[in-house]
Order: sequence, then structure tokens, then C-alpha cells
Amino acid sequence: MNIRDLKYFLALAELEHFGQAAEHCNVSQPTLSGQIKKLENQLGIILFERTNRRVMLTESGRQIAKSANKVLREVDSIYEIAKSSSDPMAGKFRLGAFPTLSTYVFPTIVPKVKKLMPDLRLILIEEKTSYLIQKLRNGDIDAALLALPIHDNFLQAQELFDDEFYLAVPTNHELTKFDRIEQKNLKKHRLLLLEEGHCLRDQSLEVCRLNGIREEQDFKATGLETLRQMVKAETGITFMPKIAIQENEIGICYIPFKPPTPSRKIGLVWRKTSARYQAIHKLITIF
Amino acid sequence: MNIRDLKYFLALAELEHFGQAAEHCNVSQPTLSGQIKKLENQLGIILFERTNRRVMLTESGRQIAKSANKVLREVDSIYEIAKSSSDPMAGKFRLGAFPTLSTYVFPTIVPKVKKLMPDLRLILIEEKTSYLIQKLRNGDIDAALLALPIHDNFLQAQELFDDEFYLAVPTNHELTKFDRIEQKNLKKHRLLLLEEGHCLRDQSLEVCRLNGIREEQDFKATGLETLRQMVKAETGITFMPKIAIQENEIGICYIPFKPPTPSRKIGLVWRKTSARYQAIHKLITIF
DNA sequence: TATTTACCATTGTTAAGACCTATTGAATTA
DNA sequence: TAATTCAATAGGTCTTAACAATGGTAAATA
Repeated sequence: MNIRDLKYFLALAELEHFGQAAEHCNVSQPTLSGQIKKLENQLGIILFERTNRRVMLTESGRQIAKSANKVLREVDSIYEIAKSSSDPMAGKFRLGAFPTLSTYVFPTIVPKVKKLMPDLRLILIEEKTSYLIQKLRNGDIDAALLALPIHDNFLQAQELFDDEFYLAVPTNHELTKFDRIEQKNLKKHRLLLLEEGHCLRDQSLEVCRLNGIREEQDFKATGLETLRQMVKAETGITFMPKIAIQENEIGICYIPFKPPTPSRKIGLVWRKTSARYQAIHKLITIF
Repeated sequence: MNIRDLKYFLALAELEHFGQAAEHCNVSQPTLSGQIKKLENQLGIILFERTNRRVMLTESGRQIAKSANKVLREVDSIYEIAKSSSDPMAGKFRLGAFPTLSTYVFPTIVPKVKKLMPDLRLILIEEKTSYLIQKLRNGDIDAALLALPIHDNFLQAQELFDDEFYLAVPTNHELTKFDRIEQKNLKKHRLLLLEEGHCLRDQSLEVCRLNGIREEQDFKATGLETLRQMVKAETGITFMPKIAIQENEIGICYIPFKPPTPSRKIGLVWRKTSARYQAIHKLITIF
């Protein structure tokens, strides 16, 4: 059977005339005649009673016409779906980001995306990096904002910006005397860090390792905001990415580093094979 | 697009592996690969993301898979309908008969048809002959029990039985002295007949014409049972077809004719082109 | 009665495309 | 580095849907 055959069949069922039905289908009369015959043979039943005066549907034909109609309507809907989703800047787009980034990035990009791609329905996912990579590989999300580098042969990344670290200290802390700070000056201090699994923790630890800085072992924060409150409460000091810094804060001071400035590279990551590359490239222009 | 293509598509959507999907569809892998590609081109969208490690549906693909499933289910139902109606002794069968016959024939044939063709759903239509012929030609009914001959090039008939006329008279009528009656003896009597449009009226009038019998002009019955009650009420005499005669009736006497016996030939009539000829021929064997 | 008309079916040919096997190319894995 | 996996490509065969032309039959008309 064939979708085309069903169209022929329905045209003939409607017009009850081989010649007219053939014309309606833009084929010759013998073609339509042959295809109807083929369909009847395939189904093992007679669909039309024919004389050279009249053509009419049999009872079976009437029943089958109903189903054939449904088939064609559903096929139309397939073309409809294809058409409406052929706009690469439309439809669902699932974007992930890890927690110490998402909180600060999502609010700023949502309105920009809405303006640039009004038909894109952005779905935001906040997960730790490892889960996001898994979701990317599974096709559960279309792209993710991650800290680079990402070593994964399935995935492709585009660097977006460099998120510099500042040293967050209480306003009464001895280090506030410095306008800028050198990493090696921190050797005698202990840093408050996030709990395991946060990529910001791993990035911070990497900076610590290179400079012989130690971690405060008795405490691990579950989130960046908790960490910020800990600093304000004079419990310790920590690294704070620039993106998470708000102006005019009381009780906390953010000191920039002298070069080489520690930072995390933030990039957009997607599957090399992703079909959404057009929306992805548009997304990159936002940053 | 093609129903086969949708099958390939759904197999691949399910198995996420070109080789396995191809095997499932009993085609080679390049064939499936090519057809999926063709489908994607036709729809103008990418249905699958492929690497040589994994194949996965895109969001559009997921949506289309739902519709494709509906299409295939509906196509299955077409085959289902065809299969169940390919039994020529099954399905609806619309049988007509004119009123002065249907009342007496239908009750006897229904159980016989049910026994002979248990899957045939008999739909009985009681109409005057002219309407039945029209319905036959339109394909509104499959066959009809009519009085022969029928002159119609679309229709074909098979004689079933000869329904002899009896003379129905009140029990105290002078003609009851005859065991059998000759048509020519009726010249001085007037006959009660049915109203216009009944074929029994036409048949009776034909007998009257040949023998110079006259009709009672002041009265025309709407049905055969009315006519029977009129005779019992001693209002007159009439012809009564044998099929309408019940035994042990009071107040009425049915006198057979001497040959040539007036009668009506009853036959089954159907379109020459009818697809139900098998059920029709089975139906004929009942009589 | 002969002719024309209307219509569906049949025949023969051509072009498209669905299919196959064999091979390529890219990415893993041993 | 070699072997393996898997989708894509190449080249050739075969099926089939398309057409034009023709046939055949019943109705309409002359």
C-alpha cells in the first residue's frame, strides 16, 4: 500500500469518476485505474462497483475510506510538524548550566534570547557539570554552559568569556589593605570552599594546589550564596567569581588579583552532531 | 513520503541502530540509510542525530514518531477492515422487499439466513417497488425481492418462486360453492384492491384486464391486512397471494383458481456489477 | 440500424527509485 | 598498530508508476 494510492482511492470515492479523479490527482486515467486495481488486489476486496455509466463505493470501500482519510490527515500533520519545526530558531531548546553559574547567568540571558529568537521556548536545567555532560550525551539537553576545557569526543565547545576570581574577605580583614593581591600571598590563609561535586570547588582547588594554599577542612558550603554569607559572618575567606559579585554589598570586600589572574573559562557546549547548531550559534552571539 | 518509509523511520527510532533497524525491516543497511535520508530531505528537517557510536531522535523526530505511529495503526486498520470484509458472507447486507411480500417473507428468511451465513448482518428494507429499484441502482441496498419481470439493464434477477393468487371471499359468499374457480366467472364481481403504487395492485389489475373484471372504485386499501379485514367484514372480495394466507382463519375463505392460475413471480434482484454476488447466490439457495 | 459518445480496461514503453553487494571512512577498542 | 564497528557512498539490477495509444462495451443520438 501507498499513501499516494490512498489519495487516488479517496479522489475516486469522492468523484465517482475515473477520468475526473485522475485529473484531480494529476495523473492519467489508466494510471489511476491501475493503481485502484492494485489496491483492490492487495486488500483482497472490491472497493468500487464499476459500470461504464457509474462508479460507486462498496460497503467495504466506504469503511476503508474513513480510515484512509484519517491516514492522510495524520500524514498532513507530519508535514505540518516538519514545517513548523524546520525553523531552527523555533521549538524547545534545553539549556543547562551548573549551579554556581546558572543563578547569575540565566536571569540575564533569558530576555536576550527572547528578543533574538522569539519562537524559541527556552527550557533551563540547573545541574552539576557531570550530570550536564551526561544529559548532553544522551540528547536530554541541547547545550550547556560549562567551565572549559571539556574533553569529550562527542561534544564541541565554544569559549564565551573568562570569569575572573576575586578574593572575598570580610571588610575588617587584614587583606583589605591590598588593592590587588598576589596568589602567593595567600599561603598562610585557609579557604572556605564548596562541597564535592561543584566545579567551582575543583577550579578553586586547582588554584590552591599551584600556590600551596590550603582549604578549611571543617566546613564545606552547599552553595555560593552560603559561602558569601560565611565570609560576611567573618568565618573565613574564599574565591568569588566575578559574575557572582553584586555592587554595593555590605560586610564583604572583593579584592582583584594581580596577574596571572585566576579564573574559570565559561563556554557553551553541545553535541558535535546536534541538529540545533543554528540556534546554538545564535545563542553564542548573545555573550 | 511512503508508508514503508514510516516503518523504517519507526524501526530506527525504536532501535537507534541502522543495522538492527534494517534487519528488523528485512532490508539492507544502506537501503534503510538511504530511505531515512530521503525522508529527512522531503520533510526538510533532521530526524536523527548520528555518530558511528549512537543514533538518536531529534525533538522534531520524537514528535513525528507519534504521528507516524498513528498512521501505521490506521493503515493496519485498513487491512483489518479488508480482511474482515473479505469474507463475502460477512458484513452488512441490505435486502429490500415490497410491503405485500416483506411482511410474510422476512420472518421466514431471517432465521434461515442466520443459520446459513451467521456473520451476515441482514438489514431489511420495506419499500414500494419503484423505490427499491431506485435504491438498488444507487447502491443503497444490495438486493431486493421483487415481482418479476424487471426491465432494467443495470439489474439482474433470479426467479425464486411463483406466488399464486387465491380469491378471498367472505364465508357466506355465493362463490364459496366452488372448490376451484375460473377467472372468467368473476366478470360480474367487483374487486377490492390496494391503493396506487403497490405492485400487487398492478398485478391484480392485469388479471382483471385480461378477464374483464372490474375494480371497486369507491375503496382503495393501504395494506393487505386491511384488505383481508374488509373481506371478513363482507365489504367485498379480493385477490390474496398464497404467501399471505394463514390457515384456520375465520370469516374468510380462499378459493384456488382453475388453471391458468393467476400469480406473481417473485425473484431476487441485484445490480449486475454487485460485489456481493457470493452472498446473493447463497441467499437464492434459501428459497 | 448505424454512428457517435462516454468511459473504464489493457498494452507497451520509459523513467524513477528501491534494492542489493561491495567499499569507504571515521571512531573505538584490543 | 591492527582489528572492529557502524553509517555513508558507489555502482548496478530490478520493480513499478507513469504515459500514450488502443480496445471494448454500453448508452445516446441520428
